[in-house]
Amino acid sequence: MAQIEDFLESKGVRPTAMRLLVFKYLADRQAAATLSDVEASFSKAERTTLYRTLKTFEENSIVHQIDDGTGISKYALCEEGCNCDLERHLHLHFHCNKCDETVCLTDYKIPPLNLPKGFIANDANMVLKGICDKCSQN
Amino acid sequence: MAQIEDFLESKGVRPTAMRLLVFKYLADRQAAATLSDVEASFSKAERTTLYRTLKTFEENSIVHQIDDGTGISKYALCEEGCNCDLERHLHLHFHCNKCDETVCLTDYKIPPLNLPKGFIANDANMVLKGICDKCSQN
DNA sequence: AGAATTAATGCACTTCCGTTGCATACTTAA
DNA sequence: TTAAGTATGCAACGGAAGTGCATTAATTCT
Ligand SMILES: [Mn+2]
Ligand SMILES: [Mn+2]
Ligand SMILES: [Zn+2]
Ligand SMILES: [Zn+2]
Repeated sequence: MAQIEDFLESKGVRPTAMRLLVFKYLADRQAAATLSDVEASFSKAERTTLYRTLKTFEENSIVHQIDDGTGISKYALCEEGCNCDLERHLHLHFHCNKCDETVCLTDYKIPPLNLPKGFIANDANMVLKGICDKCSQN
Repeated sequence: MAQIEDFLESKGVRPTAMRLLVFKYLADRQAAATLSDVEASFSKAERTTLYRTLKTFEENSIVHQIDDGTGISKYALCEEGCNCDLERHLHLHFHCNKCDETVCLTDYKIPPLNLPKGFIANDANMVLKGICDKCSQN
């Protein structure tokens, strides 16, 4: 927990009790979390506080927001040393239609593409949908 | 207009006046349209009717819904002979951060990818973000 | 044609998620 | 210890998607 504290501080985020808990919660998860997920795990805490915690994390490159096409924002910890702004760090996300979980495939980068003349991309989102590893082995 | 009528019928959709107009509206556009866009163009028509028109079109493979990450669903006509269910028909979408328009890059398909063991994809969404051709030439 | 059936439209209302305003509590720095 | 800055709690708002139901229009059947 002291490590988390140091980590948050290194990112310029004050390590409040709530923030430490939310960070730990995200670290202990394999799948990306929605605000509702977080909310459900901390019934004592306020929605808004958790919302702002996630936003703060996002602004300071502690988590990245994931749009998996469900219409609900999800959040997952960034990779170590990740700068979410740089295209080269962009990885795939996989949304399972069975368990409804979304995971980062951090080792699978979005492939570079040639675009039509005049189109200049500086960001990308790629989500694959289907059956995840957990669900496919049953 | 008679052609549109025949086309809708060939897709199993009854060609009502409203549907003909909405189809024409989409056909005359280059960029994908939100429900609000359609609404704004037909101030006399009801939101719900337009909403259901788009849904009907989508269910009958006349349009496809696009999730470009803005959080607002957009719709564009399907390519001729398109079966939206088949992965091979999936194409890229490009969202311009300047003019805020999203266009189909129908000739640019989502590249096939090797996924980690156990992951089985049957659908995909890929959106590139940046400056579109129109906006980059000014 | 006229009645019965089915489909489309209009209107009101709801739900869900994200977001903001503002008062209070807490923390840090002078 | 006082002042300034930051985080939290509570309430309310907003946009977009979606639903229920009555009304109107189009089809089908007799
Ligand atoms: Mn990720
Ligand atoms: Mn498209
Ligand atoms: Zn799964
Ligand atoms: Zn543009």
